[in-house]
Amino acid sequence: MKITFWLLDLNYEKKADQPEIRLWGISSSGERILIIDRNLPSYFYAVVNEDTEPTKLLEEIRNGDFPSVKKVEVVERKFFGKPVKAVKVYCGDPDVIAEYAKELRKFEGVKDCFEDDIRHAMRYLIDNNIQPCGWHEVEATETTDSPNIKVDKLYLAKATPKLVEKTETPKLRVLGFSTIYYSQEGSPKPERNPIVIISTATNCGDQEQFSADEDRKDKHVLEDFIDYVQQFDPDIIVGYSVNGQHWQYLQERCKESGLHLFVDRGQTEPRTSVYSHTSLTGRVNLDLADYVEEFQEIKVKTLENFADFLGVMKIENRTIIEDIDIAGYWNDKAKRETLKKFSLDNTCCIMGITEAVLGFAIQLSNLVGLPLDHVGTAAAGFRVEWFLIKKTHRIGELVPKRIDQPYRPYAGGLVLKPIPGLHDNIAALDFKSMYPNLMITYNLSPDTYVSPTESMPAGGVYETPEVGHKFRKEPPGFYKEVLTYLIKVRSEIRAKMKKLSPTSPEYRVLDSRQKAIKVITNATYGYAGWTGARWYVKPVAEAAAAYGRHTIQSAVQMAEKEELKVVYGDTDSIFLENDKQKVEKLEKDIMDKLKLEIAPDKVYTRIFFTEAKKRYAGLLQDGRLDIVGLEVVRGDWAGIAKTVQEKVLEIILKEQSQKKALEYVQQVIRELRQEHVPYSDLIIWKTLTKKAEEYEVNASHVEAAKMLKAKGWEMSVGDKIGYVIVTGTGRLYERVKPYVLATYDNVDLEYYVTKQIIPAAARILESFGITEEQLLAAKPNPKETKTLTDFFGSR
DNA sequence: GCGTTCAATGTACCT
DNA sequence: ACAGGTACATTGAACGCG
Repeated sequence: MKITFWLLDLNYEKKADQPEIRLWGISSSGERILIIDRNLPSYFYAVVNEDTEPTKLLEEIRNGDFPSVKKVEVVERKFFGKPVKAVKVYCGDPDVIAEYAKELRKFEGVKDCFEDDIRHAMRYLIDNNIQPCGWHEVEATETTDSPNIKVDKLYLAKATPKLVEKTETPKLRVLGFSTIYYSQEGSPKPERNPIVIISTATNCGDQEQFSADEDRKDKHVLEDFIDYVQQFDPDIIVGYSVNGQHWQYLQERCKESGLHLFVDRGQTEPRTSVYSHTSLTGRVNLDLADYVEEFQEIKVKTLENFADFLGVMKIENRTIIEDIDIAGYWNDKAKRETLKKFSLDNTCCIMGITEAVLGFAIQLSNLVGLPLDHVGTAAAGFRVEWFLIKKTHRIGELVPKRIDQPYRPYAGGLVLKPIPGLHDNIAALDFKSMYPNLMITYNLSPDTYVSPTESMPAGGVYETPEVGHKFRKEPPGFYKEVLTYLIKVRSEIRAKMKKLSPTSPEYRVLDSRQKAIKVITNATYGYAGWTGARWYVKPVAEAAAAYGRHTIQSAVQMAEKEELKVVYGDTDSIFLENDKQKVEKLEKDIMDKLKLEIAPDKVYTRIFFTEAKKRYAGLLQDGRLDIVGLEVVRGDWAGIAKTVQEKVLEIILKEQSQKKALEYVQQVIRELRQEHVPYSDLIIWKTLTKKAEEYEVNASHVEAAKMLKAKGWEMSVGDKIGYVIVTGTGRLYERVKPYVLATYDNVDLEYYVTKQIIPAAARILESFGITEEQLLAAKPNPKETKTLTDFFGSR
């Protein structure tokens, strides 16, 4: 019979020496199904030396000690665009591929072996053009032989599934969960600390909480949770930091209690798989922590901040319980309910965020070709790479091995010096997807690069300015094809967005989706220059950057010829006088001459630059401030300094009153000294980028991390450390305390005056002749001065 | 011995 | 574990100075 299904997950398995691919899906009638396909591609390539007769090699392989080889054939392939002859070696058993390839590399006449490093499930997807999160049709027979398989129907494929055009997503069952562990002091450790609460919620509206009330052991909590998961039978299980953290914790606790953490559809426990994600057979394990990275605006990437940013659950409307306080809340019967509420709220955050990002994750998975549970954990470079592998397979380009390449830097984008001070009516023009379009226009690609030792191709070459790299004009490289496709998809999404209100949730999702596509599109340039890339070709990236510099320089010259004053520019943008007619003419001229689209990205009623590049603030036409690079948008400045700088910018840009700005700063300083500034506005956050012992110089956040560690809190690379500066003597790093261990009385308020508020304010006001001394000096009688409320009104 | 200078270190940002 | 370009704070050794 013919089955139409949407591919949720897949895995490779070998049952009784029979290798098979298991396709977990949802049928068009809504059944959860498993399709077993025993017909899977299984081969690798041995590329033959130029002076070797490939047929000779065929014989040697046939006569060699390779019992699993089913077939060998000579094929024509390409490697970095150059034709090569290879022997394609088919193996009955996929698991021998790596070993056989290793053997064959030692054979005389074999230059190298390829594609022995492609995982079997990915091989299956690529060769059969099967897409995760996509619909397919398959001829299959139903079987009943399903030990331990939890599906509505089980099928054996009679043929290879075929992709069908159908864009909608089936109704998926989603279960979110979050946990609370009990630890008297320090980070909870599974070998000693129990789980006290597991909160779940589903997209069918059910909420459940399993807790260790009345001295119930966490064994029962886990049992109830496992039963509940199996009963609800979700397609997707979602959590926050579940990969490498919570799943492992639950699993350890299960082991401790003699339980099996069977929450999948195949009676197996969670396993750690590629890109260190946790895999659940037949279900998608989704970790929202992988998606928070897409949101640059979120500085401290907690679940609470993620939900707050998306508007799922505002922080001001809830009680946040810090890790350090959890045990206290649990111990106190009166506060325990608050802890439970906190836990349930976290799960609600998870469900809300899922609603906002799942559609995006599904699209990304489908676009890149990585299964939904891998695509989030895969770094940008790997997402690009899988997308490329799908495309190159179709054009006979062999997938290069990943090899260690020496790092050699090259020149990047050009940044213009800003004209400091205030400017009125400035347009910021952007080249649209500049690097990708340059790569398309000049056919920059790993398979079109012509090295200096090579002869001139028949169709001629593009020669790069400054660096002089050469690229064949014909035929088109695979970057050109890939980038053209990505740009097309993005423009379709943007067209859809135009029909929506910018405040609608759908708009926000589409916006982050198109941003992500943009990131991936732009990442193709970065990918080309990444030493870890399979198709690492430095000249491709270097050429794109050189064309980019050439482009922006030309644009500036053309603008100046139009007598448009350019006040700033960075890589692919120029900021200039917004003379409508002249700007429109310039856009057209640039299009004609440079063959690249440039368009106004933003128009500033007024914009402010310091002497520094990459830092400015502008007043947009709708009255909003657009602040770039300055302390306001940095995560490593105290909230109070950021607030002050933002208000100063607002006063300067909107009212142009230096006096009012000065008075405002002085007023905040007074309020701070009277301890009227909330403690949370004094916390400074910095990332621990390596292990504490590995730092060469003493640093504040490292000291804070060490103090937490001494109290039993595990500190790992990538953690954001929140600290305050406390009173005392000596170096700054000697006056640091983690914010959870300090109190307001310890805080050195003068540090916040002289090293936070004043520098942040002076950054702006020094342009107007106001010095740090002036900001600090002048202590008028409080009775004569305005209060903060006078400046901005009361809420 | 103590303040000043300056390269190095470290982090976060921009496109 | 996508690139290079940039700003800025702090550290700590070198330097200057009786």
